[in-house]
Amino acid sequence: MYITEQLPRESGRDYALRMIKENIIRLELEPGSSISDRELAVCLSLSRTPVREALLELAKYKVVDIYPQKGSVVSLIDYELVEEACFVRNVLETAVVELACEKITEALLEELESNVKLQRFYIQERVPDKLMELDDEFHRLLFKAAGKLQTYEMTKGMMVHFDRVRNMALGTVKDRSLAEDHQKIFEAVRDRESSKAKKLMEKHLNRYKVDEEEVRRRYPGYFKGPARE
Amino acid sequence: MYITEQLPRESGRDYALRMIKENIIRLELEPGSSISDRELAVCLSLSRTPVREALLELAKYKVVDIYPQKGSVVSLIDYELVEEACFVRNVLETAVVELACEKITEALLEELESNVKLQRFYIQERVPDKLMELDDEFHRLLFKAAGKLQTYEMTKGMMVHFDRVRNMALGTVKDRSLAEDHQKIFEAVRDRESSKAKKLMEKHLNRYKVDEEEVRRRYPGYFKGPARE
DNA sequence: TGACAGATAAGAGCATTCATAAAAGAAAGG
DNA sequence: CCTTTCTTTTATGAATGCTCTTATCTGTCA
Repeated sequence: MYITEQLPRESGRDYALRMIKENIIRLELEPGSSISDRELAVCLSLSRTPVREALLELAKYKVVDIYPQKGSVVSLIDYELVEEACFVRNVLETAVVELACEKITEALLEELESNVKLQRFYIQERVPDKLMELDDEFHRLLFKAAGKLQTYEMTKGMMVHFDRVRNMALGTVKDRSLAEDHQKIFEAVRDRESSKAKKLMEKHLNRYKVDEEEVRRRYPGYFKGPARE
Repeated sequence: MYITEQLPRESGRDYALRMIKENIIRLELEPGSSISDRELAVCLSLSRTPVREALLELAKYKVVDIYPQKGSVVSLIDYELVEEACFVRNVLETAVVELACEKITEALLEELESNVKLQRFYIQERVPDKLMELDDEFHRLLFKAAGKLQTYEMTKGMMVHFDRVRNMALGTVKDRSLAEDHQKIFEAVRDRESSKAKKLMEKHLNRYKVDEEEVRRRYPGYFKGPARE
């Protein structure tokens, strides 16, 4: 299990949540594998309480399944939930990018621009981890610009399903195209062209779609239920 | 504080969450008033642990503010968050009702219809509590029909902000118009007329809007920050 | 040999205790 | 009399221990 140290002002609960989530997304904790609060508490040098609270949180989003008196498992990938996360993201982000065109401030425009620049840098340097982080941050900045940060926070739980599959498809997603999209979206927002920004965002989000069949082939046993007809 | 008894198979945590949420929406726990897990634990005949977990959940949605080692308060009404809840609801529900037109099953159509009929009944009998419940259920059924139940669950936390203000404006909201909207939306979904359903939903959701200024006048001191210019 | 009942084990949920930090109040000094 | 500092109180957060539920295993009886 991949573990980094607890941040200075981070509570045990947040630390546990961050670690468990990250390991699930990175597939260090495999879909279908069982996890217990006791084990995790030892790994993270915490007591069961904060770990349990983190697991409960993840269970709310069906990222882990808790079977009372039997045990808990990292949920198998439910493609219905992956698509639901995708749906929420599409619907909300296209609305948000339009709003951002109206409401964004100069300060946030600058933050967006430097984010896009950094993405170009890390593409040259080939640091995919850093790129993913910047990608998330780009989208978060748009929510912030639209005055909808709470909405962004709310969706994060569901996005685990999406991020996990995205991680499984690494290599098929083209970082360069994503970054170019970001550049164009930034320009549209800067120029306050809301309908253009919306169209660009729709196109952009479609790029994240991964080929379900291919991922299923590569990771058999990680999926819940059969492929649909 | 308004307290009902713990349901048969309900965990202490869920019970605490349900009670605290209900009391916040009903304004039994006033915006700005301080609450401690200890007091609530006594009121609900529970220990601090499940109560604390419920408060943590509410804090995630900024419904309560926890100041470590200082105390917790029921959050003042932040109209930014009320409008954000409204925004999320509008954006998601219009998308969902369109999807529901494509995907709804016969069984769910029947559930929707009997829900609408019950609404008519309770309007005649004048039972506003029951009506609010049926209203929520109507919208939940649409999410279910669209295969987006997880999305509905996700938004519930944010909707507390919205429900609380809606409760403050009781009397200004016209139950009869809402129920008539539901009837029309049901018919559009049944007839698979997605664009009509979407328009009806937009109109319908606008009815929930309450006059901020009026509520501010009626409940001064419950609000965070000044009215915007 | 199969089925049912009782024992045993394991885990979730809750209660209680302990640690820590911040604020309020009391006491002392200027 | 006001200000500053130290103590006490009270809050959240974490840790540990206990209980109750449920699943599984084993033994006995038909």
